[in-house]
Amino acid sequence: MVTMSDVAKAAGVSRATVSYALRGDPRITESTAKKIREVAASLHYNANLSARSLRSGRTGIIGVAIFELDRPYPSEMSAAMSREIARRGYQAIVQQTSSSKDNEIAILQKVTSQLCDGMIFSPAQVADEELRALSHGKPMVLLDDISPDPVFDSVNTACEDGAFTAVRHLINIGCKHIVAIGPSYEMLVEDRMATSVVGRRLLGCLRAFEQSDIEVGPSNFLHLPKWDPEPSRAAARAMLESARYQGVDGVFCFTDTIALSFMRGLADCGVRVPDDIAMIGFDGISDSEYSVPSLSTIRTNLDDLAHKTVDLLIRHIENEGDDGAPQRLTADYELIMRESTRRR
Amino acid sequence: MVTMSDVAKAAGVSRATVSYALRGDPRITESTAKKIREVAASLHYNANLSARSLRSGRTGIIGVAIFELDRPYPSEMSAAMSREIARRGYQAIVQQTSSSKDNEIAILQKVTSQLCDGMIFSPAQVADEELRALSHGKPMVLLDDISPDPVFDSVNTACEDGAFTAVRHLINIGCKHIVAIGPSYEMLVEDRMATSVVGRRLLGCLRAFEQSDIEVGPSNFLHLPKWDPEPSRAAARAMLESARYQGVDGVFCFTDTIALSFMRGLADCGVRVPDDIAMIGFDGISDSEYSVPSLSTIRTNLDDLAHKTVDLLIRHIENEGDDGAPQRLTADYELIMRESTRRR
DNA sequence: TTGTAAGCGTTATCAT
DNA sequence: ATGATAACGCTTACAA
Repeated sequence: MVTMSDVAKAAGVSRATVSYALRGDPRITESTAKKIREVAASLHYNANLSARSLRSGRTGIIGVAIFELDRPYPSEMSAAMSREIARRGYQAIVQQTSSSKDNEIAILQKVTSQLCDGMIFSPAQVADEELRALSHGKPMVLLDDISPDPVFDSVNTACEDGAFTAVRHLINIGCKHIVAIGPSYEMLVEDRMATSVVGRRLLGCLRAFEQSDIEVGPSNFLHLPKWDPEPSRAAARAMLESARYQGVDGVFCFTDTIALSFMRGLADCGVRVPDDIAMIGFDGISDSEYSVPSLSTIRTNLDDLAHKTVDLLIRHIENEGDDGAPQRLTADYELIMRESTRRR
Repeated sequence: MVTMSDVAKAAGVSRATVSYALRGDPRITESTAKKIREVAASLHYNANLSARSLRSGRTGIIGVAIFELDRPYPSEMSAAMSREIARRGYQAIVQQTSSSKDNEIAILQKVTSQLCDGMIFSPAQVADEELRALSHGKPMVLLDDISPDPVFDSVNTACEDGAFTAVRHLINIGCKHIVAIGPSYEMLVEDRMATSVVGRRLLGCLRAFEQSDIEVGPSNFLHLPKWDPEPSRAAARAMLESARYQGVDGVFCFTDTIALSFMRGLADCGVRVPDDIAMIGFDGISDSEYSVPSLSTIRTNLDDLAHKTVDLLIRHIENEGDDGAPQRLTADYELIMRESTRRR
């Protein structure tokens, strides 16, 4: 391994001078700096990150911790974050939490908070206050954080407005009996709404129903305990066979992944989309464009989400001194109308 | 920040004792060790990774560098790797190279080789010999490495056998005019085959054609310069409109992502799958199960791939002394028959 | 069985 | 404008 001392020796200067020169400190004359850079390059010198981090506390790395890497939405989101982080001159590392609390804690404690100048985190299990302790004082921006009095800045998807737009679109194309797939009716009844992503999407649905004077009941919601493809596919058959949901002609799935597999479930039963039942999803994953029929959806603009998130975080990293109340931003979204809601 | 000294002071021992105790060195009596662990826990002590890494060269982190995080196959693969790495008691970090050479180099130089005990890398642009220099002597296992004389261990997907199986399956169900979507006919003619993943899949196709005495020509291949959804969808229309490909009744796409969007392209033109054209893909991504029609495919067993890769790597990490010629393993695969190749 | 002390390669604070 | 020289927090011979 070639260290800073080697470079210093080869260039005939001290280690300190090398350190300054390589990081562009104006104290060093351009001529010596240039020479040092050349020597460093010719020796293939690379700064040791551990040493730098130990001494300065900075690494130039931003961590992204995400629940699942193998679902389209989180993976497209991580990719967008990685690109934006790289664009801003940092290195991105991505970690999978698997939505397990132990894992979230381990990741934060053992690597993210230690190796990263800041982190982007989508908390599933760990509460805000706990996060503060785990963050080791490092800046953090949360995604879709729902805690009532936030500790960190956060960037959210447009849950309520997006859901409102989705349901209104179904109403606009003439749907009379609309079902939201994902949430539970109990949640609505118990009024635990504002405190979660699901709840906020539910709120949006309600607003759309109300606006059109549609009375709401259990037959407007189908609860999905786990938002995975297989249960979603099964849910389609279950819905068609259940008396409660007879006459459904419009479905709003709380994620595109649910929607695509639900649509597959409808196909299993010979139900045509959109002719028999119109469908719309949420997220705007790439697959939604290529399904047959293609899926209408509320697309979260991931570039905008990444831009806002990374910008907020880097602002914290670079002006350590700021603060004030935690900010809450919302990512842009758009309604994308495709075949699954196309009516003659 | 609470350091080892704080723990030592609180427990009334020296820093060294704390260090030994916390890492389970048998020299320390169980009673003192227990006490130290308790004190450490109560102070929320966490070892500083930079310091540990600087001193010992070990971090307990394994890096996974992958071309694109937002395509189903690589993201499902990274997820499988992450799970397996965690199962083996290491922490996984994932980085996106975006298939750019600069990026691959930056990632290896600036973080992976520095912070990780070892790395799993899927080289797109950087040659094996270059990698050796960038690896800083850290162990590395490559994925689908195709270099003729390998420097590192590698684990490959079953390109040739998988492609052979796919094409044979199409032949078995009665396809007469089969097209492979992805590779170029020129590659075959120029015999640059064994040197790439594409080439090895092509080899498998050829073997299947030969076995059934099918004569092979340009009309059996449709070149796709970029394996992305949009060009694949467009390729379907182009194929149908081209004189060269009249009468095609079976299509083998070199990836599932190509297959799903190609299938969408066929739907755009009113062509039915499998009735008019049968289709099979390669990879076995989750989406392939939920498309309409569901997609037959050669599924790479990602758990097996991850198991073999991580095992090889950890073996290197933990017995620094081994070596011998680089090993080359192949991940298990299976033919999955679904609707897209179902004939009455 | 435990403590002492010398680094690991940087960065930052002084002097010069 | 540059050079000595302490840290940073941990690991690990070696000494006690």
